[in-house]
Amino acid sequence: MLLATWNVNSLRARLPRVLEFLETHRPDVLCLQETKTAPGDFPHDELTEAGYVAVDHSTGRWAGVAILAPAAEPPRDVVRGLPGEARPDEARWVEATVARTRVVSLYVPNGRALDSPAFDDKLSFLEAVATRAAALAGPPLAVAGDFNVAPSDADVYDPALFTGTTHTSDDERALLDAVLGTGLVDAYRRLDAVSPGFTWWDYRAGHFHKGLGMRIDLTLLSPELAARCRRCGIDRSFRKGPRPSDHAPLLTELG
DNA sequence: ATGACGTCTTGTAGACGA
Repeated sequence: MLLATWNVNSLRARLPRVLEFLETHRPDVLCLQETKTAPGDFPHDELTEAGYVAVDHSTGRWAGVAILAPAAEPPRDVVRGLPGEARPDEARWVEATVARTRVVSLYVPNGRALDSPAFDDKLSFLEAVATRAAALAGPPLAVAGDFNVAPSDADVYDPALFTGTTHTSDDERALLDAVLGTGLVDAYRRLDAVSPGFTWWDYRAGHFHKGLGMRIDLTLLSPELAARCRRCGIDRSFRKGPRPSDHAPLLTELG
């Protein structure tokens, strides 16, 4: 099984690249974040033409998540929204079952600044993720998406620059550790303890081409899936070319 | 460098992203 996750920063703007991605990799699952689609405005027809079925959680201008799978093995038993999340209107969590694996596509709030009310929402969202992950433990589970947390200093191009900002704080990392404490495994780090594995680069000042990024998009696997994980990597070609997202897709292969 | 870039909007400037 090939499972991919990608923050596309507007599905409308990125649809040509998403179709290109589906054609190139033919994933068995594609988790999308920041679709920014309004309810009823999700491009189901275009994805159907590409051979995929999507289940989406969409509220309009911001956020928005979805899970795509081939029509032959479509997503089933959809759950929209994360129990206990502070802002249920923001469409940051969707679950579905694909081929006996429970799949989550999530988009953790950015948090803006450590002293912002949005940061409290971010922490409570991560807390709710840990609670839900514990409830889902048992069957094969893959929790994939934009966590908006760099798990360690090795996941940031210059940790000193991020002192006092979001994405690297002790509070965020402690809650991400709580999610991992439910038994989930960070697929990328399990296979590669050294490489940065950046998935996001600022659009500005040529950061991508200078290698100045962060690893904030993760695929977390339940233990039996982690044991089957053969490869996990970033396709940087989708951060290049016409109208790229500021995130690159993360691909995880399960044997 | 307090910006840079990209996307969105009962839009054309401001909010948001990370």
